[in-house]
Amino acid sequence: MSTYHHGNLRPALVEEGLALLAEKGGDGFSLRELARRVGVTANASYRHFANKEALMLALAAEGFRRLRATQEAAEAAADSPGRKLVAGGLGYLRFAHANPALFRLMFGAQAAARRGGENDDPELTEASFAAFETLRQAVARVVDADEATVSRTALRAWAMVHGFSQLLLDGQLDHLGDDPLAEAEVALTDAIRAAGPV
Amino acid sequence: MSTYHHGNLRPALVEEGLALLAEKGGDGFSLRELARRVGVTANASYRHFANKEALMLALAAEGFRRLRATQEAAEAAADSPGRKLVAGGLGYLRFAHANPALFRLMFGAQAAARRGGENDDPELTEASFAAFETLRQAVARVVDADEATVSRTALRAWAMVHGFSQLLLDGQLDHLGDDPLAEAEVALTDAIRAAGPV
DNA sequence: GCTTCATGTGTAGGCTGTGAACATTCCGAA
DNA sequence: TTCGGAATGTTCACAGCCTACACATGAAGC
Repeated sequence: MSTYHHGNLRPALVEEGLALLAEKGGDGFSLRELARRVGVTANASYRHFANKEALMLALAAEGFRRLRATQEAAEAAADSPGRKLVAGGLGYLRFAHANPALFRLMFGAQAAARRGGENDDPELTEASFAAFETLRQAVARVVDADEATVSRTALRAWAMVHGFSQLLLDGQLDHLGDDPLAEAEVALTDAIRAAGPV
Repeated sequence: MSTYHHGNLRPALVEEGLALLAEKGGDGFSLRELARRVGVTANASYRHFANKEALMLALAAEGFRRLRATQEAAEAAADSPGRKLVAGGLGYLRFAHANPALFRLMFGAQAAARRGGENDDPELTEASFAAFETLRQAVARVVDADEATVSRTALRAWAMVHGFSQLLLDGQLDHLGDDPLAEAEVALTDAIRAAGPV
């Protein structure tokens, strides 16, 4: 066989892993099925990840990187600090809506890792921190106050955005109409506008 | 054997299931281990629940009932509408903090059930609706406006409370100090006071 | 007292994650 | 060019999981 070595297995596992996660959800995600799809033996992944959880952590970290990219792209498309803040929040919301299983994994995995003794996957921690920092800076450009106040405001905004995202993808907003995402978008926009001195 | 029939298996499974969930988390929850603890064969639970997911749904529903009870108890202990609202929110937050795995299950399970074709476990839907209704009424006692405004405000408050709860139990607030729950409590209290015309 | 039905048991199958030994390929040094 | 490790995949093995099916047991009503 010319392709005894896959040659690119680790990134391939991550990429296809994200797809499999989107299809099957967090439960129902199987290492063996992932290996099957990538065209490799089940145990091959153990050369690149210590175990299933380590692979999931890598998926979560990649998720945080993409979330940050989404936020930044959304902000870049807006033309005033106030609008950038709103755009970033909406980007966050839409990312959650478009990647429910990944979003849940991202925020669940970190907690699980922490509880699991190893209190920090550095890659994951850094990626998630960067995502929050993006939001914090967007707030800083709007509120113009001492750093403590900015941080408090950013935290509040984050909780709001995160809360709407979570409720949306948990189906908790379905009763609002037949386009829950749209409903969440206007509710979130109003909330940010009302809260921040925009 | 005098006790071939357990006699009280279903409630026993739910009760011990909540304990097992708290110990092992959502992953790591095993039907077999639960049965072992209750002192019964693994398959006995299939007389009371169609499958593992149905049992988890029952746990989630019970979780919503207890969440609501917690909220109401907290509100009852406060003495003004404004304080009741804050107290209810803090009750929600503390419930999440005290029951992380259950809380995650509650909000994740409903989404999963919906996606899984059966678009509604009525018991679960009703229990979760009741929990929100408690919050909505607390808001109504404070804002004094038309119903649409009340609902919008309640939704916003819910997102805020839920967001802080989720961030807290995902360990995302750990960097704020060595008592994240306390930090979350003051942040949430401030946020509610600042938002609502209390 | 016998029947009937709810409830719990026994057995079995196919899936999962993962450890250990083995095979294959690649890459750098002699 | 050849050779010897180091990476990387494979094979075999095992325990635990969910669950389907047939069976055993006990309680409740005729």
